[in-house]
Amino acid sequence: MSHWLDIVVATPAHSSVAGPLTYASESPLAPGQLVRVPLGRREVLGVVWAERCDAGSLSAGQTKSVAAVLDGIDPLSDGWRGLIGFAAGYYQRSLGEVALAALPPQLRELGALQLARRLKRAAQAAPGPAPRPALPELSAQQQAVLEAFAKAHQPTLLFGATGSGKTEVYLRAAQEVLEAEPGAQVLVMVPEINLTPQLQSRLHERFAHLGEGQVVTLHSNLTPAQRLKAWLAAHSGQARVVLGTRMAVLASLPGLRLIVVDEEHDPSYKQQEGARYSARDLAIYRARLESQRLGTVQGTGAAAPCRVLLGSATPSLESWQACLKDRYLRLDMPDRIGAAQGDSGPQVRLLDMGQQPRGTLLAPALMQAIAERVACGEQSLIFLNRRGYAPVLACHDCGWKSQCAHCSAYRVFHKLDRSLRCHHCGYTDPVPRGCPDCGNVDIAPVGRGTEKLEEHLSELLADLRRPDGSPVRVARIDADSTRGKGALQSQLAQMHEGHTDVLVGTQMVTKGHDFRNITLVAAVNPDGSLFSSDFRAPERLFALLMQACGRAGRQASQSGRSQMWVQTLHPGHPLFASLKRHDYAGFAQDELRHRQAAGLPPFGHAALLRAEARTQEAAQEFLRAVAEAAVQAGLPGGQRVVLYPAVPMSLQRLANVERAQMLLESASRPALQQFLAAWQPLLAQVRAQAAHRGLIRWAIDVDPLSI
DNA sequence: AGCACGCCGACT
DNA sequence: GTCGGCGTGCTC
Repeated sequence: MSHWLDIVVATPAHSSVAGPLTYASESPLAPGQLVRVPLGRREVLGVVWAERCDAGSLSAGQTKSVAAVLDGIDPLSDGWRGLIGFAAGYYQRSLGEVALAALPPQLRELGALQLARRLKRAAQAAPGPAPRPALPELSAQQQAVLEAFAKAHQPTLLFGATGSGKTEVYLRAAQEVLEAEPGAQVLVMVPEINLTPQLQSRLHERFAHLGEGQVVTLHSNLTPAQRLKAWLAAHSGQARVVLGTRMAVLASLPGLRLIVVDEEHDPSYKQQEGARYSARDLAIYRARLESQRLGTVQGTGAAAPCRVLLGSATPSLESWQACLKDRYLRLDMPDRIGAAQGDSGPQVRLLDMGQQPRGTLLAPALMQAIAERVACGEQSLIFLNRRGYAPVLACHDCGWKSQCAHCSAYRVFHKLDRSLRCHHCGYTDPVPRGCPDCGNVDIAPVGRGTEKLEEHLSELLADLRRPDGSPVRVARIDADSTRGKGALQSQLAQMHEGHTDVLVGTQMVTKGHDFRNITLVAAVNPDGSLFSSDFRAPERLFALLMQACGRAGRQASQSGRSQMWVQTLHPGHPLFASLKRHDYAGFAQDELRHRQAAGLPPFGHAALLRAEARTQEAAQEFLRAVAEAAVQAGLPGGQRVVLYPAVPMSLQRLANVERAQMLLESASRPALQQFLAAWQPLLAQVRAQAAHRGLIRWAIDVDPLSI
């Protein structure tokens, strides 16, 4: 007796086989079972989605048989499949693409035999009973927050200042869940891999008594073998705590009871390629899904068995608005631990660069302040969001600029290796002797980057001495200086041990590193984000500056003396007024008002349709055609969705591909969803027309970060 | 996406 | 004369 099965395999949304494929099997297989199936002339990994009663429209000759069953691995749960199904539908991708992307890549390559061997080895982890570690004492506000969270039935936003002890709250909340139930699991998410080692050691320390291998990390920098091992540990329930980046939200976690999303406002939670999901939003959905499922199984439905805790000092406006509307519960921790009464953090000083000579890199008053810190043995952090020496190289005679041959962007001048590099496509050349157009040897850098800032500071501080009489040390941390393995760690260590006096860096340095001896932080040129066409730029800038602020004076004794300097041409901008008061709530109120007036998120909902082609005309023509097709077809939800004209993307050409996009807006999320789902087949149809041969690919981005 | 088949330029 | 470029088409 043969069984028909719907099986999902890795096929992209725009191919003609976006849905599950039908295979035959001799034995019945449970939904969620991992299998290997023939596809074309290769064999691929698949997930059984459902059993069906017939082969549908397919004749017997068209269906192939399941090649192998990976029965060493338990079937993936209904909850997991529900999550994948939702993510695929919401973000307009195929089931198979999302499902297979959520599985460790090595699972695709390994045969059943190798896998069995791997599983056997994994099973040998011995639980090591250890004494429970002594717990640090909680502050009054930590105590209060934990008590309120214990009773919460909604997603909860922990709004806590830098240094207020959010991490300890996460640890206690996790501990409570883990000790309440032997099979319970906790997922802790962080925005970047860089931040995992610190949190990882704290988690290990705290939960070592649960036994060996119960805390695992899951992120894209693991080797394939490590990733498989961690995934299996999570899936089998052996791992009680999973610490990971956004990909971890799609991991199989059968006992999931708590999801923590640290720095929930961070843009890294939004995947920027393939299935463009927001891990923070999926965390909220997943918790609700798991809760409902448990509610029905246990018949209680009253308690919320899987909880979410979002944490940030500068929440996303989406989460903030959800709190204002009581959809989320907000818990506040405004005070730094150990800070004096009324100490709200570093003093913010705005430097009006309009008062300085044009092209001033660092105002004299700021230089003076940095020099003072060096003289008394304190550290400074100077932040500039642009790596390299200068963003453009130009010829003043003929007007030549270091344009990238493949992108609509300038190549950045890197002085250290005398190269011109495109930061978008990677195209790199040695710096030419003279101007490639007119031969003029006097080609000069325009603008400034971290390399130049480092050089400039080293020169200006060269004569200065530290308290012990040794010369000043200026260091730089950015994507270039940390290329080698472990380079970031060793550079951070230099800073921690006090070998570095002045640290220059990109936003890399503003994230999470707990430097103890910094009393001055400066933002050199943050103005670009004030009047950006990207509606989220002010929100990002405010978060960045607040975060940078949090790097100064973490040691309570210095907190009162620490300063944050901001060089700007717009000292009167309301964003800076809020920053001076350390007033996120005030900033959010201003910004939400703007968003509401403009119908932008979180008040309106947006999606982008992007098209890539050899020529800009072809890309835009496709967008125009599909918009017209949508109007002609009268798609559901269409009346409530506004389609804007196709425009070139802000980076119009990338690696010789022309890009265009079209914005879709709606006040109603369901209407937008309905519209997109119905649009999908039309897109494929239009794509197939001969007139659109020049199109390379298209993709939908739901809830895009920037438009 | 892979991985075929298929039709035109520079190499043994 | 073949090796190989990537354009078009299919995968239960």
